[in-house]
Amino acid sequence: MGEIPQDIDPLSQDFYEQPTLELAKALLGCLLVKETEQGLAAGYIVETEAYIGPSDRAAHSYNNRRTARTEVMFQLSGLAYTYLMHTHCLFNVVSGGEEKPEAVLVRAIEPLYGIEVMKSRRGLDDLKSLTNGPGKLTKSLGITMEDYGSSLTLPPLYIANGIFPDSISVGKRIGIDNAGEAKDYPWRFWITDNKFVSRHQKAEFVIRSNKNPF
DNA sequence: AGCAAGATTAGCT
DNA sequence: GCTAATCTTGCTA
Repeated sequence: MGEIPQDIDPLSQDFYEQPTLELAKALLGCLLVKETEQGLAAGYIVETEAYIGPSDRAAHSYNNRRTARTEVMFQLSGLAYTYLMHTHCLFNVVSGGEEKPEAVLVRAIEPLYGIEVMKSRRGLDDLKSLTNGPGKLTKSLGITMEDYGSSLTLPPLYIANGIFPDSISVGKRIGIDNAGEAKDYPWRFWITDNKFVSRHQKAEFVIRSNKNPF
């Protein structure tokens, strides 16, 4: 198992200033890291979804709905938006800039560091099902509502450079059937063929890496 | 104060 | 594939 490097550099603020759909793709392959007393746990982001209020019916910030829960979506890009779904905590990256309530949901990661801690938090030994869903990865990494509003440019919760995906698949977002016309927007992104993706779905289209050898 | 809905998950058929 | 679990949020009264 890979040793944890001494320092993993958080990406800086300007990374989060790109348009939300670009950020959702740029996050793929990046390392999501959480440091706690139990140690460092991290994994590559392999699946994301964009939520672009106020016009996106699937977004919590639809119609500029501004409540205690959505408040952070109206703040600076690069903050953490965590919220509870049934019994689970889900993690988003705030984007769009101030007064533009947009965010990217992280739906799955590929475990890299701190795998024993993750297994222990999940009470599970199977690597494949450890972090292949938005509620699973937060539990594995120890992301909770205490992380609401914290900046991702600093520990304990941050994002760093990782790998560059060869291919990105694009499809409809998951679990938003009541969102009217927004349910069909192609705003879900995943690393093609990655086995830690939360659900299999036919891609509407595929984006190949610009590092094409030919 | 009451209530319906929810960006999910685990377990069972 | 289907359903229960479980509880907070936000809306209505």
